[in-house]
Amino acid sequence: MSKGDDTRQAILQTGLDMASRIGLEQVTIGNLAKQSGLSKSGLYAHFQAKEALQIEILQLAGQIFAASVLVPALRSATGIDRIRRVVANWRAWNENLAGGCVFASACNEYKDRPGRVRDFVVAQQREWLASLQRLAQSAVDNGDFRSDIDTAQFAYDLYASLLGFHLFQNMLDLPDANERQAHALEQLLDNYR
Amino acid sequence: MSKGDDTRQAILQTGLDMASRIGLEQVTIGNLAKQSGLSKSGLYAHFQAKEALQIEILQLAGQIFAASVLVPALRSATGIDRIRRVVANWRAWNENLAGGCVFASACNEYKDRPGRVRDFVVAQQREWLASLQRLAQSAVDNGDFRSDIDTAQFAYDLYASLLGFHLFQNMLDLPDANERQAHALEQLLDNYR
DNA sequence: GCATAAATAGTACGATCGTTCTATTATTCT
DNA sequence: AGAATAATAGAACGATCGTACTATTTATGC
Repeated sequence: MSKGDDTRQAILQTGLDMASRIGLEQVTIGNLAKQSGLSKSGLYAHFQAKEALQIEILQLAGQIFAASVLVPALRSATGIDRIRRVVANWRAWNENLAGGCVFASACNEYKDRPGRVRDFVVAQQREWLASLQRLAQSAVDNGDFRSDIDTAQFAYDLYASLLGFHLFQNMLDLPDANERQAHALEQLLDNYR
Repeated sequence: MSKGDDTRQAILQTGLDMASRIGLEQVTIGNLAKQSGLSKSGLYAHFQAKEALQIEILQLAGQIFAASVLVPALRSATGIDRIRRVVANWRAWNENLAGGCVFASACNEYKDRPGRVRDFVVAQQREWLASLQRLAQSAVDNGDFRSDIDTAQFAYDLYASLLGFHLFQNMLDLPDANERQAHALEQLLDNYR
């Protein structure tokens, strides 16, 4: 009951690493098995289909993301400061994964590929947008933001800013990605104050 | 000298369509041949490698993008109005391609896949960022923007906003993507005035 | 209209894909 | 320790990948 679960978890962790680098769809059973030191069939037995493997990788990513980005910020700060912490953790999440945010990649990969994986990605992203809206609302309640702001617009603005960071950092290797995003964030916060 | 070129161009156009929907890496020789009504080898003879095909698809996309997004705006307006037109054309470009911006997909696909294709994508994106900076400088020269603005920051902000649009529109199917981006744009323009 | 050249089809290659099946090891429980 | 069970390996499947080679068809230039 123990050994198998350990292996399974190790597979998912390795798979997440690969997915962040080469994309979820490119995490092939053979590749992942070799990387995990297992045979194809040995690995495959843990999941009954590639789809299940992909979704479990995304679930693991979601757990790590929530635990490392959102939860610490919710515990340690409120209002605008909480938002700043979320963003700092968000950027760190992006830099800790070898190949950048796995969700950003997954969004592009499954844009037009219907199925359970796409549905899962969309649901995750919608949830995250809702979390961003709650952050804005919390800043309103805290008195940091004006009370007449559009929290959905805030979620859009903030998410977009991080997508820009992802592009600058992971694709274009621009050394000023952090500064650019920091500037954008402060301007954004000012706009809602 | 004529028939072959026509076929070649038709292949590239079909390939661009497919790339926008399923990603450039998923435009397979077999798929593209079937979609184009050719045999695998018949299609393959036009290019000597898949890499060449991919780059030519990106080149075609770049030509269409420049001709439909940038050039008309440069001809018909100046300053802030020119920027507004670029953005409108940019959004239209995204909506006219069946599966959304092919460059956004390519960026995520080739993030960590070294080679000629990646180099080409990076160069294209750098060029586009430079164009955005020139737009900002032109708005400064026009008196629409303050003279002390950071044009590179403007390029970041504007590009990020469009990435948000791409996410909302093509992945999440959110009906307010256009409004969100329009709001973000006006706020962005205000910030630089 | 015919020779020449260009364009396309056909076939085959080794590799890898996801998946299934049956064997063979390791681990766990009593 | 031995029986029961879980975990892994091995081999094979049809399909498809990119690529190479040789035929055959189609268009072009005189």
